[in-house]
Amino acid sequence: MTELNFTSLVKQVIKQIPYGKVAFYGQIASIAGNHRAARQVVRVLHSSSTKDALPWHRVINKQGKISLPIGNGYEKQKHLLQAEGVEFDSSDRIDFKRFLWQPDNH
DNA sequence: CAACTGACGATAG
DNA sequence: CCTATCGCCAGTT
Repeated sequence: MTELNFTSLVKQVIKQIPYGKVAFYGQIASIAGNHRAARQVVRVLHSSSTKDALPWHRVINKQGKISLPIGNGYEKQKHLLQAEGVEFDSSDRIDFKRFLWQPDNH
């Protein structure tokens, strides 16, 4: 373990997302050290979301929307978030002012 | 080793 | 609001 490659770091970051909060790909990548590595975050979720028990449903894109295609996880993720108290507006977007995870801002 | 692939992001039109 | 395009980087093929 210990901090190693960027990928492992991303996993650690995702595990830190608190209940009822969400984070977007670029944010996670930035915290992990590479603000341009949003795509690696995608890969990490694909390869370790289930085996490492990551709260993958708390990861969305910067538009405050779920990136999964409808019919292939979209509704499932939405449901999981709503179960944590996260609300969606009429456009199915999450209000970052209320639900974005802000680690360096209480 | 080269090419391909992504649950992305920003910019331009 | 929408599509198109480029950039970025690691894991796969």
